[in-house]
Amino acid sequence: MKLYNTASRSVEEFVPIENGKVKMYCCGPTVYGYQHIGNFRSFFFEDILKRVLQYNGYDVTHVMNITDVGHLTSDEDSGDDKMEKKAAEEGKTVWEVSKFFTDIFMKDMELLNIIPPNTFPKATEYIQEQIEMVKELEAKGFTYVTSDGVYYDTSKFPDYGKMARLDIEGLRAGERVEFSEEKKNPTDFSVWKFSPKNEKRQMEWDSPWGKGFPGWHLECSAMSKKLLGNHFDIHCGGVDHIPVHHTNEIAQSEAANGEKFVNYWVHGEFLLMGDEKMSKSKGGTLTIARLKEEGFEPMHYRYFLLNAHYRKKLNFSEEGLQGAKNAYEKLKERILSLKEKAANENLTDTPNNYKEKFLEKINNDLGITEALAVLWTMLKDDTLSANQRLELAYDFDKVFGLQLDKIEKAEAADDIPGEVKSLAGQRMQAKKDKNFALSDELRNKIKEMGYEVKDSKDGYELKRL
RNA sequence: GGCGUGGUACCCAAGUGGCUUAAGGGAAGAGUCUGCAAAACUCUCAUUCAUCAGUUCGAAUCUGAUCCACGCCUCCA
Repeated sequence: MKLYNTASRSVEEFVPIENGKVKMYCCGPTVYGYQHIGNFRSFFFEDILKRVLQYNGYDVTHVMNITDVGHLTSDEDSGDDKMEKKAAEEGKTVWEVSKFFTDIFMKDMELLNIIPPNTFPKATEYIQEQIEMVKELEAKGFTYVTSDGVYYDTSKFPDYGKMARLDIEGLRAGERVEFSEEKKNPTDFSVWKFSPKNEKRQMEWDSPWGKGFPGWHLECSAMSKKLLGNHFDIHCGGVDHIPVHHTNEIAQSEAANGEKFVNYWVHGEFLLMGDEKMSKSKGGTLTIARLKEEGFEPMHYRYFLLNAHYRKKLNFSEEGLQGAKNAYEKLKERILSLKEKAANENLTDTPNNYKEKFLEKINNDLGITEALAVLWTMLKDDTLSANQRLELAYDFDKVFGLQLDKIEKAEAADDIPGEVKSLAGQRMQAKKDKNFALSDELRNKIKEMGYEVKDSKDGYELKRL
């Protein structure tokens, strides 16, 4: 299969380090707030990547960190700690805040049918590993100490910014770049930060350099090393991580470990809202819970995401989501009717190449939109038996993750209130008596109670609205 | 200011030199069915790919210019 590698800025053939196995690390959430649907676009893309790897027969070890250490509101080592700030606002401990938002995150991941990573390491549970890495960097001469922390000297790392193709001179000339007096280079960053002298932090640890907390790029380097090794296959995240976060991870890991860090860097694009990036600072973020309030199920959002390639910006709109909802509901109907047909049908096997087409699409840098087109075309192909189509749909769904195999008749008869059922029965009788005025009246009554009556050849069907 | 990405139908979007006389979905319209609806099914829906030049036997796809939008350089998926 082929994947776009940010490091080479080109689509490359994927070759794992160890035959048949893939180790991948994905940057996870910071748990001082709700993850919005834009954040989930990234986790969704990583899920698709993992599913495609698995579909190709790879044994995937997937790690996603939980950033529960508060970072500062600025990358320039100033500002408030977001975690501590949130805790103060809520009158809770930072640990409570972290747990609260982690739990919600996990729940949303499940609702979106994202396969859980093998491990969800928390930054606070790997403090020792992070300290070890700073020690290693210090021993190798990559660090220096200032009044507020231990810093990484990026001028010591020859290839600094190579993946991101950073123009260091350009950064220096930039209008918006300011940097602290004590930093030797504008791109230097802290690997260990000292606790402020005059205040007690809720999260702080002893270290050889004094009480404090780890720098915010360090956890990924330290935890991936511990869980996946010095050198592994794939590292994912949002495109915003390219210039700073991932650039610094490479610098730390390769300097400390003395070997190549990651083979394939894969980044997902943003979800936009009103042509602008959806972000907390710009307001107007939406959560899975909020979508539910608006009548959209997590699967509707998942289907929505399936409509765009992961490296393209995707504009979120209610209209777009509604379109995805309609499409997904139709897809469900189609699966249901195939299930009925399949039950009483002779097993036949018509030769076809849909699976090959599907594989070709997903293996071409996760061509999920085209793969979805293959699904639709296949479902409409009458030369295939219902059984064949169902089988293929379930097979493709290993990648789509739309829970097609879980689709049942919308309403089991028991769930419908007796009164609604009785009204529906009366309507049927009225219809038989050709009393259409009464029949329509009853249908409206049922509708008011939240159900829709659909007539079929041999009766009727009730569906919740 | 520096760096980068993208502009394809009413909407979301594939496609990145000939197999495409531009996928798929949504919306819309027409028809079949129906007492009427709904659902389902069938059909229709871009001679055109922001604009203008150019390269080529051939361009949505390559080159240049222009216009527009967005992202990164600030924690951010």
